[in-house]
Amino acid sequence: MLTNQNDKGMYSFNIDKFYQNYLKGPKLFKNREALEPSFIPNELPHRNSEIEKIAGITACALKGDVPPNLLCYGMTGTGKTATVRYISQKLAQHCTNNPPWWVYINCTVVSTPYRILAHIYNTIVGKEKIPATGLPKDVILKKLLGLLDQLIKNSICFLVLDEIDILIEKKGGNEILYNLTRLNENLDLCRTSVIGISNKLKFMECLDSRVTSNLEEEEPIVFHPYDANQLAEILKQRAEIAFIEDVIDNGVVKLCAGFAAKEHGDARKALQLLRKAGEIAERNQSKKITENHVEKAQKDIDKDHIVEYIFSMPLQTQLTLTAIYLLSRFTKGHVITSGDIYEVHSELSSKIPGLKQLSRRRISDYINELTLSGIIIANTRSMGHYGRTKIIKLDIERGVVERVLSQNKKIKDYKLLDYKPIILQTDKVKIKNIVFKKLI
DNA sequence: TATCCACAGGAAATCAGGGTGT
DNA sequence: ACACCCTGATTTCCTGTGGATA
Repeated sequence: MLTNQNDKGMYSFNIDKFYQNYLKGPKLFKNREALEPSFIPNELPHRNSEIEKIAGITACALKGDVPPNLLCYGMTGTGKTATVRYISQKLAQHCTNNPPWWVYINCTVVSTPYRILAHIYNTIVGKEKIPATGLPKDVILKKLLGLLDQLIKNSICFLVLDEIDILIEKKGGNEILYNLTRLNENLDLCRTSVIGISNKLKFMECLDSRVTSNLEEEEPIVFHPYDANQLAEILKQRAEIAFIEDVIDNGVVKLCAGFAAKEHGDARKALQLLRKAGEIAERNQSKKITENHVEKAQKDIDKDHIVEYIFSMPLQTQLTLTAIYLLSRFTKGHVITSGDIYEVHSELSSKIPGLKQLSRRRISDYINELTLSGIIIANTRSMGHYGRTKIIKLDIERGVVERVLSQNKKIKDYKLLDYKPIILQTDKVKIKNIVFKKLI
């Protein structure tokens, strides 16, 4: 065992022994990176028709002509980004002089018009030349145009906008897409081409018509989800690179593929599952990866996601969740409304010195965020004369919430998880709940 | 059937914190 | 020092709403 009993009769983890055993244990991985989403293999199975289409559209870059702007659609893990990166590698191999430039922009990370322009500029010069804020947008655009003409003379610059759908939800999204798709009109020596990658099929509907026509110069390329057999083949190919020979039990790959196929054929998920299973096996000193490890990995991944997500939430969001936690803990069997959450949140934030009390409107946004991330369930319900509100429930184990929240220093220091809100000590919530019980 | 509650959630405004060039 | 820029978080203001109740 890796635990020692100390004088208080409690078990403590022996880290030295753990590391020693770990080092002595069997080695399973040969090249862990092969299971990372960023890894581009030499062959991309089951994406032939997509590769063919994109290769056809971008081929003119080899002769110095400008490829039309292009859109790729498909659910997460259908190989959109991998295919585009694959094409970029191949294109570079076949380009003898003036190979094209590629600038990748992940719109979830770089999500404002200013930052996109700055990111493109900084990527091309290879330095942080443009600060994160400060300059007017049109100045950056002019600088960028100058740079492109100066540095990428007589060549093509591909601008790959990954998760492009994020942009249109933000203000200025249409404007920046319009600018990017029409850069060529203001360039003399360099030519640019935009490749948009989107998870949402419907995102074009929300775009300005001027942008739509610029982006749909070519028929969009749709990436269909992989089926279980295709996923299994992909996994097999990667497993050969990633693991030492014969460490995977029969059935492991199939099981991973099966799990991922249920989730709209997400290859990223399948790879993540296989990697996690390998890690679990290695940690358990197992010589082989078994189906049991995959089952365990599947459970772990779901939990990890949530735990990590809650852990990384800003304090105010965590406080909103704390309010929901306290309400569900102290009002067993009763309904929780957004009004209750607001009140408890206000009480909690007054406990932490220097923290501002937020408005109802803001709490309403936080509740929506928590709902979207699957931590809580919220149902809008009309109570007639008792108004209309959202009825909220935790959608994950209360114990998990408690464990993660207790890791926050402020929540821990001010003992918020054990705090019984004043509103619960009055009859306010109780009375409301009696009324609600009648109605539901 | 009109009323009215307790919100939902959109749009615009504001603020603080990062920066710029002159 | 000053006017100005960009961003992200939040507030303010506002209109809309389902359905039990008077």
